[in-house]
Amino acid sequence: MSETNSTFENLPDEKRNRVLAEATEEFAEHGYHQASVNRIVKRLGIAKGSLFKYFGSKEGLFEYLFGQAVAEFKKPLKAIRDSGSGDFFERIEQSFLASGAFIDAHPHLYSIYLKMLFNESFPLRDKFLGEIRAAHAKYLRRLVDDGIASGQLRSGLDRDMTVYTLHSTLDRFLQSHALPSLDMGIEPVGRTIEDKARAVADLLRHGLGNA
Amino acid sequence: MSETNSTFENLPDEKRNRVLAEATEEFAEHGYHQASVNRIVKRLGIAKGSLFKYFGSKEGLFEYLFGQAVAEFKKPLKAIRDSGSGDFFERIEQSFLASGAFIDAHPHLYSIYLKMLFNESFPLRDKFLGEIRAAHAKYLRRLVDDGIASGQLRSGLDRDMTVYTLHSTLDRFLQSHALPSLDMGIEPVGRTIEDKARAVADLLRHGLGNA
Amino acid sequence: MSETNSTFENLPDEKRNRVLAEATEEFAEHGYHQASVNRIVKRLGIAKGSLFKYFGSKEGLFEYLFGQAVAEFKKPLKAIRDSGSGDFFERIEQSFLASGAFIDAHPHLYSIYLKMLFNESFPLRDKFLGEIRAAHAKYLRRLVDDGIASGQLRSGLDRDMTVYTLHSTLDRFLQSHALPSLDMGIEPVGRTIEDKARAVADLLRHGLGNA
Amino acid sequence: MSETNSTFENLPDEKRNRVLAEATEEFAEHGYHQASVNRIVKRLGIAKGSLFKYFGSKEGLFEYLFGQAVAEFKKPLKAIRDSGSGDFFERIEQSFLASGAFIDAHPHLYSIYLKMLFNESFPLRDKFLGEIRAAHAKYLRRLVDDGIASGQLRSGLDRDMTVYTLHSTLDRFLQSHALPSLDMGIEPVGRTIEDKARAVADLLRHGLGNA
DNA sequence: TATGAATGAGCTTTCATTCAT
DNA sequence: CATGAATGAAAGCTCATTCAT
Repeated sequence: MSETNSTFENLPDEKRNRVLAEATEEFAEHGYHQASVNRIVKRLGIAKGSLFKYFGSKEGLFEYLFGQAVAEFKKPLKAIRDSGSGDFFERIEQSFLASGAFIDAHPHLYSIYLKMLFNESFPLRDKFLGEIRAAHAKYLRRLVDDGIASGQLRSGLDRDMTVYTLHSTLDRFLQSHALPSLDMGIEPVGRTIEDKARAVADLLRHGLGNA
Repeated sequence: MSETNSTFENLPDEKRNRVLAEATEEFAEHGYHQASVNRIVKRLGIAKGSLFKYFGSKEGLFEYLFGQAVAEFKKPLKAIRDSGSGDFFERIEQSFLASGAFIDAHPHLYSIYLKMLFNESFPLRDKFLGEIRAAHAKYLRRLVDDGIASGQLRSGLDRDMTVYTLHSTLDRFLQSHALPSLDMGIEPVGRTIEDKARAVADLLRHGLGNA
Repeated sequence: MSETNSTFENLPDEKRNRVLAEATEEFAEHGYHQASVNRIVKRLGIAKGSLFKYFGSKEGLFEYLFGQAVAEFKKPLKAIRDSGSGDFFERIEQSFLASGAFIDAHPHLYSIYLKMLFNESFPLRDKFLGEIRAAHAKYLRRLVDDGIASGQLRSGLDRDMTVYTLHSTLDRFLQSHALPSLDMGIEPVGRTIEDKARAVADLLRHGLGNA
Repeated sequence: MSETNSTFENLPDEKRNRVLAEATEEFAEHGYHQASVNRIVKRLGIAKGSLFKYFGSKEGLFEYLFGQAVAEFKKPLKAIRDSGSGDFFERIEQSFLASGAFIDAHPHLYSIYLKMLFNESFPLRDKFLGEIRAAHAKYLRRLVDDGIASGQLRSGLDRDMTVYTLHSTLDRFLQSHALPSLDMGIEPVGRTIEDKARAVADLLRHGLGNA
């Protein structure tokens, strides 16, 4: 099913990783269209033709690279899903921390993801975003179901709206974790990711209202 | 500070507005780099040289155009700030609805804003986003102060974190309002903006927890 | 109907002609695919972008250029069709001489035509060749009709086969006129085009047989 | 003179033939420059380096391949030359049919020959075409000599011009046999090769004129 | 001997910008 | 002022050829 590119996949691990790393950085810095294959090969010190041998086209390179990334994106979720904690809000907090750790480990991938979110011209955008969203939805839905069943969530909550609310809230907190400079004037200074995770969990648990 | 361009500003209103409107649409559709000056002048039916006379460069055009837009962005906030309602969460809900209405009225501006958020290569990005954030921060800070003073917000809330939480939450709900297709698998179908506004306000008021 | 390229058509005559002449020579020397836009602009001393402004693409340039040429191709035919001579074979001889003169006047165009004949990958090949063939067929058909009506052609001749025979014979003699070096060992040395025209007319009139 | 390549010549017959057959097809489809060594080795399933080991270069491959072909081209002539018929025009008709049969048996070789005729950039074009022409000239010259000696050809015919006429006429009829689609509007539909052979022989015997 | 990864000059095309008219 | 022809660097991509394994 996968049109694996044997030339590239037969490369020594080290080189293969360098190629993907440099290309990922280029896409992260410039987005898809503004990324330059010329710059990538210059960074790598390889011939232009080689990259096209490996991936066929700039688009092929991006698809390969981000396709691998999507699989990575899903991993943090699984880790939490299988964790034992029974408390709904604790699991949310753990999810948030795990995602934050993933972003810190793969900042370029997350940067590409964010550019893709609002830039419609990325190749295979719908497919990739759809996959990621579907994984998140499935994961959160299970959490919500558990939370409702165990009575930890308020009665009367609409299941769909709750999944949506959870996703939106977590997602935006992660955005600001990845690009703190964005929150000029808003991002509270000197807070660790743990502070933020607690704030999110707190908001979701109690809201901001007084009783 | 701004090198006001007398040539452009002396144009008839109608033409001036058409120029800005078409350029805005082009930037909204394609982002900054992928936007094409060629296409803009073709849409407008004017000479390419004219656009460069008016704005000096592509970057100059964007700065002028988005500079105007930033002023627009701030308007919905003011409308609410001066509204009479005394209930904190009601004012939040109103803010959300007002912002939603603004987005519906100026979809191209909001689209540029979203692209700019995660694309570091927009010219004057830091300045523009900073201005917008500062306005939001100032506005939300006053709301929070009022809410704390009137005892409508939980005691013990950290002021900075609360502003941050409010902003993040509202912001992400507005993102999904502007690009609903993004929420594949997550966005609940058939909900109106009013439903979402209520969901946001509700989340912020009570949280999701049971007591 | 014609997508006339105003930029190019507004150029000074001299420049327009030089552009077409150099491009024609390039296509004549190298065929379509092997022709190089780089070489053309270098020969012309103009910027690469200019040629693309004028014609949109390499293919656009070729279509424009050869489209003009096809109109030229048809002219020699008309001159003869309207000539007064009543003798069928004399008119054939005149046709041959007129076509030969055209080839001598536009050797590059004829060279392109010949390359196109046997190289299926020229753009718009079918359209162009179809036009030329149709013009020839119409012209020869009228000659044959006249020749049959006036009794100058053998009775019992099949009209279609006769048109085909005439066309093939004239065509091949013209090929060898354009590329005499091809006829190594066959092309008789020291013969003028008039000699050949007479030979063709003679063959068609009497054949080679003895009574 | 020829740097016979022992590596290739020592290959098993089957493989050698496949290599030549696929390469011939590629050159026939695309001409010399547009033919792709990449495609050839992909079709063959062999390594690219092997082809270069065998033939040194793309040009070397073509020379080897078409050099073999030239020998083939000459065969049909010999078959007729040694045939017994005494009638000149009958022998011409037989020659035409034999050549037609050869073309049908080796369409790719003839296709290369036709592309080469008008495309000056084929390697060794002059040598190859010269050889073929010389063989034809020699063959036709003998036919013409016999025809004159036996009184079957009109007295007063110029020997050189007659050879030239014969060659041109036969050649063009064969061209249209190989690429009938070229004769749009001219090629008579529904005629067999035998019809055409008769038409050629007829033209040459009697001409088209009335007495 | 066979392999196929690596090469890099060359290709067509785009585009913001300039400037003579 | 408005015009739009001219510019040329840079883009994505191809391909015959080489050479270490």
